[in-house]
Amino acid sequence: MPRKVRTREGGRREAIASAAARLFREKGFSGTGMRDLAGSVGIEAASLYNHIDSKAALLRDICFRIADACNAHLRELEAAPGLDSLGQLEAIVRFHVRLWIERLDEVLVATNEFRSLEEPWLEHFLQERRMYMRRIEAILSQGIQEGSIRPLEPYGVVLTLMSAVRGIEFWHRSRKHVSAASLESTMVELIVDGIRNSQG
Amino acid sequence: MPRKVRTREGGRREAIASAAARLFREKGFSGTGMRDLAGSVGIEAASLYNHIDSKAALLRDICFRIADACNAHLRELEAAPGLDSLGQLEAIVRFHVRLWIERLDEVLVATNEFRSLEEPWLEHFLQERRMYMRRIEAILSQGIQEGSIRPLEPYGVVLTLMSAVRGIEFWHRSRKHVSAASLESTMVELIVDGIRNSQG
DNA sequence: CCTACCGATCGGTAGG
DNA sequence: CCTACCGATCGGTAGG
Repeated sequence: MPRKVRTREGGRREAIASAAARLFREKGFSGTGMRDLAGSVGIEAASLYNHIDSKAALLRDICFRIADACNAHLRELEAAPGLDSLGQLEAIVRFHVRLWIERLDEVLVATNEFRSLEEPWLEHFLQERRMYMRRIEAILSQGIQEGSIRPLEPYGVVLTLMSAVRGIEFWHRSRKHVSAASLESTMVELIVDGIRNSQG
Repeated sequence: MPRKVRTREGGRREAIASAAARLFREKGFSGTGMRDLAGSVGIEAASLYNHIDSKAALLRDICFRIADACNAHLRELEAAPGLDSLGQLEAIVRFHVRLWIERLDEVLVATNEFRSLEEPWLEHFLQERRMYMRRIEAILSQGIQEGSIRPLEPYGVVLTLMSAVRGIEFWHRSRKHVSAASLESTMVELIVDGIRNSQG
């Protein structure tokens, strides 16, 4: 029942959340005022609090929505049959490329502004990120053991994999020359061929 | 003459600049208060202004010191004889890796907080960065033409090259497992082998 | 959803 | 290098 009644309010809440993601990305969390945010959805600052709990809650929602999306994708992948380590890593890189292309605002806030999270949320977020990186490192180590992946130091490779896609931030401003599909295939080829063992 | 007399003051100024880099990195430019900064060098906020012009000037100095270092390195490289395109790109990647390892605070501030620069400095900074990327893209294009570099879309490759090293940010917190030398060689091998044309 | 307003904190200045 | 202080802005609340 409540679904129909609150349709309008739900729309407003989403508008606030997505304006917050854009502003937090552009000006940072502490550089964004509630009056900026209110203005960008056409109401007064005080009126925001009919839809949201606090500025901190907006940041929390963005960070954990992204963390959840990454974890869900990795869980699916680990359960999927018929993919070897290299195939799994390619899928992870491709997922990240698409996340950065399609949801830049949220991803950048989760990447750059998470430090403004309050405890215990900050610790929780950092722990999830550590675990995520360890799971990818484990896939790498297995691929190295099996011989499908070059015998490089796995931690350094994970760091490189996960940060390489951050260049997409620049692409968003100057999307003149290159299509999303071209960018995706360039990055995936470059990274995946970098880790593939061509000796094998 | 003034060199000797102002030795102490010069030391204080440097202490403020380096504390500012660390705080701007940790808490962001707008998240850092002048009272935080003053406290971290052991004086009152008002006393800072005997040594610096403004908060904005501290940010400006950090951003352009890093931009200047990158431009100077690239200028040397372009003038150096006997390096082919692939060798030049390896040198660029290695330079970036070392910059991120040795001067993390400043590099991260220049990378993440430059948006808080005021005009005309912001525009100036963005222009320098655009030009820097174009010069690297030109080296890549030439390498592709010569056959030493894989025929990938050059703009996407530049984005990937320049962002891949950002993983070093994580390494700084957990420098337990891996040495700086190992990290450097992992990243350089991964990236350089990713762009090398193994067909040739 | 608004007006009116809270105490806290901001970057920076005056004056010594 | 300090105390004292400026006007502006911060996130958020009261009350309707």
